[in-house]
Amino acid sequence: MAPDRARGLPAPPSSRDKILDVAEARFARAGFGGVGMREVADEAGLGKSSLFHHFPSKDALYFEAVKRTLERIAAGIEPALRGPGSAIERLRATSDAMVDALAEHPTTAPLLLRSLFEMYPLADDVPPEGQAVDVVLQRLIGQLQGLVHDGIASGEFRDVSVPDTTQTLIGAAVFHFASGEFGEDLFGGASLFSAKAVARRRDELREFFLHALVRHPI
Amino acid sequence: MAPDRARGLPAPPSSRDKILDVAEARFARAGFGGVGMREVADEAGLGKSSLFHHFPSKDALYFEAVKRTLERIAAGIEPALRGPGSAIERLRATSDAMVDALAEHPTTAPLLLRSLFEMYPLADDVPPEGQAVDVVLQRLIGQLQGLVHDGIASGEFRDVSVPDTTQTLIGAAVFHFASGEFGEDLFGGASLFSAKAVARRRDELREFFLHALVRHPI
DNA sequence: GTCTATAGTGAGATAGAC
DNA sequence: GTCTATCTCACTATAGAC
Repeated sequence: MAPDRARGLPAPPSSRDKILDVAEARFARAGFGGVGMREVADEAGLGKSSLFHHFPSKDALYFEAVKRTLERIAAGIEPALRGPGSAIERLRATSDAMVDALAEHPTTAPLLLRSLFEMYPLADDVPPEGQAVDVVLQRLIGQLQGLVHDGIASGEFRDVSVPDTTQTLIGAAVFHFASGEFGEDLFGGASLFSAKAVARRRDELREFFLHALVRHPI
Repeated sequence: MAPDRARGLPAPPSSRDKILDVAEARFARAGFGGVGMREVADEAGLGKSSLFHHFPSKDALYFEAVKRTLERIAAGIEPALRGPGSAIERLRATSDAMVDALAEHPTTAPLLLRSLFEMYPLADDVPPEGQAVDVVLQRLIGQLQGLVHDGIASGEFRDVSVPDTTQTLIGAAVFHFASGEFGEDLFGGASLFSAKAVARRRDELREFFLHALVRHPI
């Protein structure tokens, strides 16, 4: 579309992208009900009405932000999930990819966690944008379950419950990077997103999962 | 106070307790911003103004509900955390106690998860009720870190990062019971809180943790 | 595509009778 | 301790000029 993109020039951020950036950060921190359209507009440097020009409703904005985050995560970890190699090798790569995807932006994990455990900003009807979120989520979870299943079938993993183990892997991976101030306190106030902290988390989580699942750990 | 309590008669639930029950359920599902004082009052069978007679503000109600939940959890798992025996035995007991405490009410885990990762319903000032929540939380987390530390010091556990492992244990334990519809979908629509599902979760999580941490798994 | 102005609704919170 | 009535304010969303 924009010819400048092909020449490697820095793409000027559209208002739409700016709005989504702000919305992603605010919704991640305060949840759907805790964010007003006015504050999003202010931080994006627009009038409140301009916001409704780009997104027809607050619901649409929320789900669009969640969808963008989920697709970034999926792009990061699906290659590892579907990769070649044994289940052990795929588990290794997937754990590392999960950590890297969740550590990319501080807003990613909180927003993912919210989309996993509150799925209903409005109690009644789910708009079409919400269904698109579900599609990406179901695909990811299915592949994660498949990995656990394959490891059991090949005898590489212990004979665990596939859905229980899936829940455990998700909770262990996502919570850490969603834990905000609480997590930082645990690490003496240090950021969870520094290169050093991320590298340590990557190693710790991978070894934790491997020891927990692999039948004959070395 | 009430002399009837000493005779074992069923204690009539006070309006205050009724309000807290309703608030706990609603805040767990929808978060601070997603709940209105009117709906709480309606479901508790009171007028909105009566609610403000019992709790001076929405913030106070929220933190009081969170505090009550946290204290119930602490009462359930602190005996296991502080119990006698080796680190392995304490980890076993603690994992089981965590599952039982989180499975007691469907609202417990979501509300705990929220208190862990959003700690700030209002961005600016933290009311005194919020600090009481922090005290309980810090005590619990400290004991959990202590357990991991003891296991490493005694050589029972691998040489893991204590804060990272603490985060992993919390995430793995709490997320499952907070995952609501998402989790039920994973288990083919079955409730996460049936006796059978809880028993399986207890076994799976305990074995997962033991294999992940114990130096020479059997 | 952005703005000003405003409609219309519901929120949290208070006053004061009973 | 509960109620009715009300205040004030912020919210989502829309209309229409530029």
